[in-house]
Amino acid sequence: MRNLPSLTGLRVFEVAARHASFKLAADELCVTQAAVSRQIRQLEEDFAVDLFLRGHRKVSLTPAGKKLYLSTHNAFSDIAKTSQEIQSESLPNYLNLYATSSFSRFTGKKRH
Amino acid sequence: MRNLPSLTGLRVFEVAARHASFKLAADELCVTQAAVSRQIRQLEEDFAVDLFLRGHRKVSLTPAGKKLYLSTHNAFSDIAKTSQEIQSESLPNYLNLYATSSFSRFTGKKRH
DNA sequence: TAAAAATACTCCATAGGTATTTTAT
DNA sequence: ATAAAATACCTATGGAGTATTTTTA
Repeated sequence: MRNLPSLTGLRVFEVAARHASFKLAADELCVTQAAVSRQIRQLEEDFAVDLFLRGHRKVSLTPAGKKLYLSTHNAFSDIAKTSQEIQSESLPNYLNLYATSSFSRFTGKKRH
Repeated sequence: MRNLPSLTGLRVFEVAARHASFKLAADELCVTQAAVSRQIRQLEEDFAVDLFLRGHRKVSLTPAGKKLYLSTHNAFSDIAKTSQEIQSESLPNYLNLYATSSFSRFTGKKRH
């Protein structure tokens, strides 16, 4: 659990792997292609393992890269989903309280 | 998938939630208690949701916090496991190649 | 030869440290 | 009264931009 690699790097990796392109990943992440290239190279150095095979006009995943992609894709998807839920629950909870309270009708008071 | 919250924050959160203590989390992460406190407050502001209930000498998770803990704990555990595997595979692979290559014995050449 | 990726800088935002105050029992 | 969390202020590291070079089909 400790000694996790750079989470920023993993995030960039996941996007690059999904697009099979550093350029497209850069577009999605709203950063430059250079930033993506550096993040991934750094990751490869930290792991001491190649994650991509560099080809003409596209990159492809090595076996290690494929493995890491499955893992990071699921992990980040799950975190994104949970984050969404947490954020969207906070408003409904408030509205529930408001809707079920007879006090508000009774007094005519409105919250904000 | 986009609009992920701060991954650094989530990492700090997972450790703090596991220990139910910002101080112990700081120790595990080799940072100060102040750093942990700020990361978590930032997350709570980003989500606009409380994640911890602050008590005397310990903190505890809110329902949203519990939900986020399950998600982040699993996500980071999986990433850590996969990272370990990728790294540990690279050495055996290399040694296999080296060991099974008669060429190396033949010529006496050693890779770096 | 043309596109995508790698590299060499420079800069800045954000993560972290120190010192101190606040909180809760 | 005391231990943990919050806050204020400052520093520094690493992530990002621009410009350029290298790679490969």
